[in-house]
Amino acid sequence: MRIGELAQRAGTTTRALRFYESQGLLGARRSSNGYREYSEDDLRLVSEILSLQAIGLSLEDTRPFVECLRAGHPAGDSCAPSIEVYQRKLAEVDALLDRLAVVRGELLTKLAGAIARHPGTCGVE
Amino acid sequence: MRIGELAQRAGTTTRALRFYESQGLLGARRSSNGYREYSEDDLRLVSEILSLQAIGLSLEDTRPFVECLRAGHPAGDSCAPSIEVYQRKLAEVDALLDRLAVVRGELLTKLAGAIARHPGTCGVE
DNA sequence: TTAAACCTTGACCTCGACGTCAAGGCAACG
DNA sequence: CGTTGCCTTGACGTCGAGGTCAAGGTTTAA
Repeated sequence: MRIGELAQRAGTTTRALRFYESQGLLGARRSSNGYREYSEDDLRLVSEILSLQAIGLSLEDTRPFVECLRAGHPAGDSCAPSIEVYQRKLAEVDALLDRLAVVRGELLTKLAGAIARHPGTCGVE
Repeated sequence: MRIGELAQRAGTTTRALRFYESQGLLGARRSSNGYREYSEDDLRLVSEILSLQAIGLSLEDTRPFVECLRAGHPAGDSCAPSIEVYQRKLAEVDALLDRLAVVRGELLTKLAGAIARHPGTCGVE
């Protein structure tokens, strides 16, 4: 399939696919007229990238998964480097959750204090 | 005081202070040689900006607080627009917390599955 | 006198993941 | 033959909050 169809089926844009290629994440055969030609495997690879991005991984973080798939493994996370990315990302998410809980508490405190000093602006409205 | 001292006392940089000025958040008298001259009130204002940024508000979100202080109110959050920013930000934090909890769950699931299929990479190491 | 340590404006750089536009080639349909 | 709809590469724009020069003026201490 060509780049437009791959983009549509994967749920992304042609620009993103060309960008992935420029980053070495996606390779493409070229047909005689110079058009990029993709396989079903490429669709799976792009889907993997997108679903990893959806859970907060940066493009760079998806690289181990892509290389794992390219190496012939059945899943992108069948390799140790991918698992390490999971672990690092999980730690990052935990840290962020902690920080956000603190921030939320401070926001609540400030909001309560401000409302107390400025009656008349209550609730959402 | 001049910009260097204000930056040091507030715990930021001169570049940041000039940037705030370019955004209309901070005004400065000029002494005869063209140097910016700041008051203790300015220090309080900058401190307010920094502490609001520390709890996740964008610079633009600090504007109502700055304007509230400039209008002569005792605190930056003594005005309704500031309170609305608190409320909006709180909602954003809540949404993010929810999303992160989901993401965390997906990461855990994927990690567990990957480790099950690829024994030998357990724990942090 | 001259160097150090301030200050000024202006302008380009950073990061991530593309968006958007330009200029042009190729294929198929009417 | 023309137009529509693909495709190509290349290059600049976006966003937030400043960082990092460059080139020069001012003040103070040695």
